[in-house]
Amino acid sequence: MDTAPPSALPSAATPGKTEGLRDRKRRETMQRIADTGLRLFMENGFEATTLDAIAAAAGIARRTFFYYFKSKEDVLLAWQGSGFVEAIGPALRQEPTDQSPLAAARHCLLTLVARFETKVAIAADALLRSTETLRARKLAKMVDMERDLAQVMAERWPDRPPEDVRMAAMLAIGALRLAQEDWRRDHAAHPDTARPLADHLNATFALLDRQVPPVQGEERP
Amino acid sequence: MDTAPPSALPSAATPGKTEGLRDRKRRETMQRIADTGLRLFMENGFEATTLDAIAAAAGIARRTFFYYFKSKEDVLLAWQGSGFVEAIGPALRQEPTDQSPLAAARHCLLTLVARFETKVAIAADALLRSTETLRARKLAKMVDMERDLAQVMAERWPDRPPEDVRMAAMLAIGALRLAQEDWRRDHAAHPDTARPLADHLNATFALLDRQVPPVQGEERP
DNA sequence: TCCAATATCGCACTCAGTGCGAATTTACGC
DNA sequence: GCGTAAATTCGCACTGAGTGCGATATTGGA
Repeated sequence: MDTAPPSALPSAATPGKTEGLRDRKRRETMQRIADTGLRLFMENGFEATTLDAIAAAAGIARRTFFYYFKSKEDVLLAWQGSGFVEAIGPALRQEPTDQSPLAAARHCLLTLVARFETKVAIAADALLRSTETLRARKLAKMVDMERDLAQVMAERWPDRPPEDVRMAAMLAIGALRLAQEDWRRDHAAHPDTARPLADHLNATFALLDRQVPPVQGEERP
Repeated sequence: MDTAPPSALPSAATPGKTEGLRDRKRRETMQRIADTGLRLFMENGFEATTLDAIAAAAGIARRTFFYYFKSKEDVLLAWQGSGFVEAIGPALRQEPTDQSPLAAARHCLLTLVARFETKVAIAADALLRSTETLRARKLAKMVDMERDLAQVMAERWPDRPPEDVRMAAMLAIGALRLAQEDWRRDHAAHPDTARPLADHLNATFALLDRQVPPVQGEERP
């Protein structure tokens, strides 16, 4: 039914090897659980959907569910932007280093955001707001993204002091979060004429620039 | 045993009235639960401490616990900086408005941080890092602070565009979060010679200024 | 003093998540 | 092919958090 695949299987990935039957089945099962879970969540809500319902609908035993996911929440979390979290590191590695880390982050976030603004991601995001702990865990994921971002930045801009790149990562993810809030509000107020997330992200970064204009060889894209 | 009181009772506060016996007992009971909970958490860890243990040690029935707290997590969350979250709004209202919102936030955070760097707050904070959901919910609380901050800023600097003050609030709380990370790392590495949180907060704001120098009538304190 | 609101409590229940271990399936070297 | 080790699936029983319901006690105020 759905397109974008969740990630992160229990055991470590085997990079070079060709994927055997075992791995394929595992991936398929995990995907099936994730699909089923999201579908049931959308139909009945997150809390009203029991683990047993997911397991039954996915054709596995209750106990097997926990072999693939640590918790019910993790099923939904796996749809967090449908791979956005995992894509951001690699995306930043593609960026040229003749721009500032913040400008690079801005550019690659704009690209990613456009790629991941799908129906499924939007539905999952709405569900992510239905519970206190889910809202909280989404924030935790953004902090994870911030850490990854800072990590990659530190690798690619080794000349810049680490505190600077960490600050840049914080600014970038903070801007992303504010932009997402605006975007959601926009959609709630004008469901038809709402602008894409990328627009809001641009506006938020522009705001950041204004409040805090670029320095030292930073350019605006 | 402890000093700082958790807050937020079930029913709304009665501002002008003198506090009757009923209210006092309620506050006492809630405080006793919070104290007992924190003590047991510190002794045995968060997950190893059951609700029944807290209820028994606090001298109440298991069912009564849920009359005061929504969940076990909330007992610990109530110690979040021991009132820091609630103090930030009022503190910002005291700040003069001839400085920029960000500068004001910086100043009042510096003050608060010094006031709330207590043994209890530190212990509670360590416990808040022992579980994924607790970590996440702490972040959620910081976002709540960000919202409150933006709210008060909007009231007190009505001339500034709301997006600007929200961005300023994001920057301030983001800086607070990074500073707290540094401070914790500092304590982990040099338990004896570690610098106070206020120092790290100063450093982080300085970094923010550098990455993003102040504009438009902003001054450094 | 009586009434209504608040507070305390017990009971039974649902559901998430875990520990243990058995049964099954797959990968892989021989 | 064959056998072994590892990975996967599953059932069962258990703990513990949180809820719904309703009964009882306590308190504030008319």
